[in-house]
Amino acid sequence: MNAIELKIAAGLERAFAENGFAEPSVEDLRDAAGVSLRTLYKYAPSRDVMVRTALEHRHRRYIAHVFDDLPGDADAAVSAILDRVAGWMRREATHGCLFHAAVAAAPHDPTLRALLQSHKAEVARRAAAVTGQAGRDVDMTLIIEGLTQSWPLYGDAAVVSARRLSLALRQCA
Amino acid sequence: MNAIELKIAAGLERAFAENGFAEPSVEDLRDAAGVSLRTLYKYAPSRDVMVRTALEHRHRRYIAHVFDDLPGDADAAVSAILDRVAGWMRREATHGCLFHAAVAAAPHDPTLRALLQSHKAEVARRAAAVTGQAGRDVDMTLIIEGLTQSWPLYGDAAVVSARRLSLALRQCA
DNA sequence: GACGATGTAGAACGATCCCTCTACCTACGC
DNA sequence: GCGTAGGTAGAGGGATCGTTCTACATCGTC
Repeated sequence: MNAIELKIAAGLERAFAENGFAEPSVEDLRDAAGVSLRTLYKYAPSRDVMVRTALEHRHRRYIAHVFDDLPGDADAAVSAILDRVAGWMRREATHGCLFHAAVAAAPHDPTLRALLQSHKAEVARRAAAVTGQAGRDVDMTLIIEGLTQSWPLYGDAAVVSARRLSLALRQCA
Repeated sequence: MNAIELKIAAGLERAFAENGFAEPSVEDLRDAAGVSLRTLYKYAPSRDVMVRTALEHRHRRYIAHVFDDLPGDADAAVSAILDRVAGWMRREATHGCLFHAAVAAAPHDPTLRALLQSHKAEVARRAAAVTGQAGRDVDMTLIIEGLTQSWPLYGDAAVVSARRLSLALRQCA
């Protein structure tokens, strides 16, 4: 992926994150990408591809933001993950999870569903690897999803709650 | 609300739940509502109003489905709530929460945000009243939200996880 | 200094969208 | 028997959409 592809992907991601998947026209996306319409269509030959391009870029950035360079201790790592998810919401995803938004906008698109599925699966896999509790990856996923969805409404109180939940789970289950 | 208003609201809700908020045209919505275009516009004078009509109807049905006639015992009530949320997902919301989908489709619409907020607030208020734990309404909300978001991917394993989380919370916090 | 590759700017097309409007039908109270 | 309220069916306008295409600028390379 060269410089212009990266610039397009980042611009598309930002446009969809800010305005949702229904509203932005291709001309809006062109402005956000900072290239001409011809170049935009060269790298993303249809609006559907633009959506996928944005989501793939989003996935890479999210994974890196949440899981790179975690502390070795399991408890500290879980705590750090929750903090980083909250930080991500605060700075990047004030409108909620971009993958769920994309699928919600086009519920019958199998490609988008597959993208959502593989994104969430990788988050779950990495989170389970950190906690070290095999077979309990759903628990951690549920907490992360709950935090992601609750944060826009409750802010940092949702982080406190997520931390309390993960603590109770490790102590009692 | 007379019979025809109810018919329109139910049809709109079904159309948006099945196809998302971006895809269905007003003609699709007319077909789903089972009335003429003129009558549809009489009761919902714009497409935005059709969205709000659907969400208000959804809210009433969801609240009734999850919270009506709960058992008196707190533990049994929490368990029943989680079962009913899962049942709702299974039968009605296989594409996820309709309110989040609506806001995701139009992130800058303040009316939709207010509808989402008041819907989630009433769910949280009623759930907190059932658990009897004042000041802990965020915990129960986070579990319900996590279950709602995880169900489309994990199915009943998400219910098991939500139940384990609520149990751990009551025993250890 | 010509040239091909790769970019920009934006006009144009056909389709579709939301919404309005006309024309007609049916049920019912007086 | 007739007027009125409230319904259906569907054509049409004006705007916007996604996509394609033409015309021109820029830059590194031979």
